[in-house]
Amino acid sequence: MSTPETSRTRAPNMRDVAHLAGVSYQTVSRVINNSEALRPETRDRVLAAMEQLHYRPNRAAQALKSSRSRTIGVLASIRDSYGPARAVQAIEEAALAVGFYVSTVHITVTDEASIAAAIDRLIEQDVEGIAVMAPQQRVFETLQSFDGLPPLVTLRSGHENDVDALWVDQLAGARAATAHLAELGHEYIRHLAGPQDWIEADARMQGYLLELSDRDLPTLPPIRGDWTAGFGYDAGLQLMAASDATAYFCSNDEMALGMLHAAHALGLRVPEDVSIVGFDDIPMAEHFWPPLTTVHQDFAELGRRCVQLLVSGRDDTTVDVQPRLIVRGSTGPARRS
Amino acid sequence: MSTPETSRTRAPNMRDVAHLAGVSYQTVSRVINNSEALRPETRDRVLAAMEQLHYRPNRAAQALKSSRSRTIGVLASIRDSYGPARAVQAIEEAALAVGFYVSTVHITVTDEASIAAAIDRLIEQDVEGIAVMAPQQRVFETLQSFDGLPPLVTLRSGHENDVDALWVDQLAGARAATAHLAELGHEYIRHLAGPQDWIEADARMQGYLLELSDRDLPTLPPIRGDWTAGFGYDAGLQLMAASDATAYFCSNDEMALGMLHAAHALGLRVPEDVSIVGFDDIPMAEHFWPPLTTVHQDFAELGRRCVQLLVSGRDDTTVDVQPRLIVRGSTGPARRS
DNA sequence: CACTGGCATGTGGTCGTTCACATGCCGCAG
DNA sequence: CTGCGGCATGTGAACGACCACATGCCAGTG
Repeated sequence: MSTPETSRTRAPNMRDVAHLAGVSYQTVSRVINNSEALRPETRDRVLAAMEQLHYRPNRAAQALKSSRSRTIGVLASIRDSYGPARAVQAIEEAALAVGFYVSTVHITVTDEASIAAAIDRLIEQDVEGIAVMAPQQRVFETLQSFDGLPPLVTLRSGHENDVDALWVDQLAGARAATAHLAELGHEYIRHLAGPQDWIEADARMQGYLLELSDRDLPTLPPIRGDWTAGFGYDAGLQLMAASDATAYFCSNDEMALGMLHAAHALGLRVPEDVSIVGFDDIPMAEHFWPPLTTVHQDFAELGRRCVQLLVSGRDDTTVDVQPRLIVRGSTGPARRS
Repeated sequence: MSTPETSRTRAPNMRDVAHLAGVSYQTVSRVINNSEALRPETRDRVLAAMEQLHYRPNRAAQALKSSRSRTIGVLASIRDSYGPARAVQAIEEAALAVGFYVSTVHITVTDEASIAAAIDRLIEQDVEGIAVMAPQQRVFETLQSFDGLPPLVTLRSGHENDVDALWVDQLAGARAATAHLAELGHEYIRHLAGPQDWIEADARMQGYLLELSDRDLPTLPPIRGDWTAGFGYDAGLQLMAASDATAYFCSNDEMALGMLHAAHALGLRVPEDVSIVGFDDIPMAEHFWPPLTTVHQDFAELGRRCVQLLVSGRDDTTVDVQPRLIVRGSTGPARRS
């Protein structure tokens, strides 16, 4: 053992492989990046050596030299329910297909400092793109104040053009839901909205308001919820006991579940006495009791598109993940009063 | 401009900072790693320079030199429902606190090749630890065949000692659930289990079987489900129409929801005609109709412990995330026959 | 038979950081 | 006034891969 480096902990590098294969490390590099100027015989010898040593290229070194991290960052909200979580999975899956890694950061609280810290965290990792799955207004405001940001994609519903946006037409979805209730003869339709700062919540609320005003139906002030079933339940208990509304459009399925619960607890029949619509179409919605009428969103497709947009630059059809209304048992004709 | 490198794209490095601060790059390094042998005045000058240039240490270079990636890998199942997704969030959150990044890989299909590919993907990134949130038997078998693996943590329910395991006593949880039904007077209790390969599914099934045999109650063959509400529904329709069971213990809340749906569809009253218990206590379970009796697991706590175990080595209290039974409206006394 | 060109392969420098060690400066004691 | 110890700071090499270029070899041509 004249060469001292027989330490058993060190991972093999290109030189080790080269040595074993009897070539120079540059040749090994060529094999890795399959450059064509290589005798097949040489390539095979190198491949064999790599195999034998369990060689793996060192990512840090590659990243350093090429200044490409091959990593996509995901900025998510901690409170995310099924939908966004599914989208994150899809992003990871799609990233795999194009050879990217995924690093996720969750925002716990939504003060500006935490948001900035989260973004910092992603930038530190030299991510080559960020998918923003935390569509709170404040996140976007905070993003503005960064320079040297990598490309961004986001699931948007607004019209802002500063970042690439995958537009899901939340507004249209909300209108469809509201229209459905109106066409069933409901006159007093109430909206349980999402939290203040959320872009989707606003879009859905706008859709509700627009549809009502187009139809000259009375507008009842929307309630600001927090996305949770618990809130839907509490709100439902109060609203249903007091109000004259016969239909409720909830900004997500969780809150709709809470309202269903409230209706049952109050002895109201759904949909005979009260109709309820949700938004998202989480897989469980079909099995609520009664099965929930809701607006379907294809989160997995969204995740896939996100990655596509990030790695291949702008795709021209920058729109078009259309939500669609799924009618199930939780809605029915208005009770004649 | 005698020095040619005024290209506006290059990110500033330690030398740029050093130059601006009038020190050597080593001093900058010391500031970054806050070594103590530094005159406060010098440190301030360096910090000011870093600030001015918007300097960020290059992670790839740090990782290369120190051979530490400061990254934790998460191996997750694509089909994961609420629970594990929540745990992944908690892992990320806890990792943040100790200065680690998180890279997530999802297993789409469970053939050995995909699993191996997923593990490879994590190893390529030089993760310093892997949290296995895909507790399928085959995942662990596949893991065996790797050498040079970083430390692993997993949410386990078995007794294997080859990897650090956070033990959630699924078996005890399942026994508690079954015991609860037995004590309500149910004699024929059926179990809707999780898929074949899942460790948790087995543990819960074992708990069910053990409890029944301890009580000398008749054992009906468990049904193997797939965790989905849809399966619970289909199974429920068949079982409830035909069988003489008066109580069902489902291996997760989604399947329990499906069974509730089936009961309603068949015109059975819950819990008067049939009792149903779930497992996991997802936040929505409280608002199912009727609210679901289930076994609570603290996924967030689990995620936190995972990280703790990974970064600080074995923690001695290697056990002790006890699930606990939450009794709600979906269970009641057995119907007198 | 020497020359050219193309192909296969090797050499040196570089990315941005950290580590081990070398150097310079200061004060204090002999 | 000299010398030594300790502290603050600087220098060189290395981590592992990639790029640009240099080199060697062989066949084909005048």
